[in-house]
Amino acid sequence: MKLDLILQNIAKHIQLDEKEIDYFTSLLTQKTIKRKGFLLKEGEICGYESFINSGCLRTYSIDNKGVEHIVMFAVEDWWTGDLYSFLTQTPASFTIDALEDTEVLQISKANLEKLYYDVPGFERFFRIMLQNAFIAQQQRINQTLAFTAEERYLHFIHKFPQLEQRIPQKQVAAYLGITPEFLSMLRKKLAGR
Amino acid sequence: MKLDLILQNIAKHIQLDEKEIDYFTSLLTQKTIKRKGFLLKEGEICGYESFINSGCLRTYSIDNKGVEHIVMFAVEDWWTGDLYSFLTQTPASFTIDALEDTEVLQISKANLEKLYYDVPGFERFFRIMLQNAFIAQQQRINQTLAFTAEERYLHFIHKFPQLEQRIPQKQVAAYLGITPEFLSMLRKKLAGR
DNA sequence: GATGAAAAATAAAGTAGTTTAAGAAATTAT
DNA sequence: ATAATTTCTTAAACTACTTTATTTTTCATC
Repeated sequence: MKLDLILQNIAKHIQLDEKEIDYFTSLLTQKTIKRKGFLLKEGEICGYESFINSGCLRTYSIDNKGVEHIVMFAVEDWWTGDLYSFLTQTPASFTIDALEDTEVLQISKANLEKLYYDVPGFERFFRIMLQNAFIAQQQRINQTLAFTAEERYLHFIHKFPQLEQRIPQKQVAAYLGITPEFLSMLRKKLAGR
Repeated sequence: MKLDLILQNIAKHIQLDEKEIDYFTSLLTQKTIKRKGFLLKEGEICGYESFINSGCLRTYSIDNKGVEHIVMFAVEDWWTGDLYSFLTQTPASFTIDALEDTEVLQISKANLEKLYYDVPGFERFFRIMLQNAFIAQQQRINQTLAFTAEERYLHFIHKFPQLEQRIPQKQVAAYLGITPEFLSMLRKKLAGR
C-alpha cells in the first residue's frame, strides 16, 4: 500500500507516533480505478472518503439534458467523495469517475468515526482539510459570479497548469461552466495574441 | 451577552461541562453592527470568526466595474468571516456587511487556537460546522453550473423562504449571479402563471 | 407627513455564450 | 497499421442574460 503521500500530508498538520500511524493505516483499504471507471455513481450511497495517491478523479452531476457539470477535480495529495452522502448514508447526488488510472486509499464511515474517537488528533487533521476545501470552494463561487468565461479559463490554467495537459478540454469546459465549442473558440482567440 | 443560540448549536454536536462552557464564553466578545455597517472590508485582516445571534450578513466581492457579487449570506445560527484572511492573517478579498441590524459573538484567532488546545472537543465542533459549510457550497457550485437563472431563483426561494422577505431583491440577484433587472423580469414572468 | 434616496419595474438594443451541424484531428482498441 | 470512437474545430443561427435609460414604487429620515 502506497502511503507516502497521505502520511506526509498528515504530518504537516498533526504529530502521530508510530502506533497511531499503524492504527490509521489498518483502517484504510486500497482501491484502483481504471480510466473511465467509477468511484461512485449518483444514487449510490458513498461508503468511503478517498485519498488520492495517483491519477485524477472528477465529481460531477448530470442535468436533465444529459450534460455533465464538474463540481471538482481531485488529484494527487487531495481527497474526494460525496461528503453529504457519506455523512448521512443517503443516495449520492454526484457521480465520481476517473480521468486517468487512479489509486486511492479509502476509509469507511465506521472506521473514520472510530479514528476520531481513538486518535482525536484526526479531528484536527480533517478540520484543517475542510478549512482548505471550504476556502477553495468559496474562491470558486466568487470566480463564477464575478468573472467571464475567458477570465475563468485564464485563471484555471494559471492555477492548475499541469491539469490542462492531463485531461480532455471538454472536461475543462464542464468545470468552467461553458460548452466545449465555446472553450475552443476562446482558445483560438487567446492563441492569436 | 446572548449566548443561547450558539450554545444550543454546540450542544447538538459535542458535550461540554459547565466549566468548559464558561471558558468558551470567556473567549468571546460581542459586537453589534448596524444595518449597512461593516464587519470586514476587503484589504483588512479578518481578526475574528463571528457567530450570528440575530440579523443578516453578506460576504461579497466587488469587481472592477464596481458590481457586487455575494458569495454567501449568513443569518441566525450560522457563522461567518473571511476564513482565508483569518487563518493566514493576510488582507481579506471579501467584504462583509450587514443587511439588517446584526448581533454577533466573535472569537479571535489566538483565542480559537487556545480553545482548540484547551478543549479539544471544539476541534470536533468546528470540523462538523465546516463539513456542513462545505456541503452547502458544493451544492451551490453545482446549482450555478447546472441550472438556469430561473431555476436557481426558484431553488433560492424554496431553500430560504424567509430570507427573500428580509432583504432587497437586488441582493438576491447579486447572490444568484444575475442583474436586478433580469430578476425583476423573471419574477414578472413567474407571477403570471 | 413631506422629502429625498434607494429599490424595483419596464422596455429596447446589445452581447456573451449556446445550439446545431459537419468536418478534421487525435486517441483507443482491434 | 487500420478501424472505430472520441475529442476538437469552425461557423452560422439563436437565446439567455446584460446594458442603458426612463419611470414608478418603496423606504428611511427629518
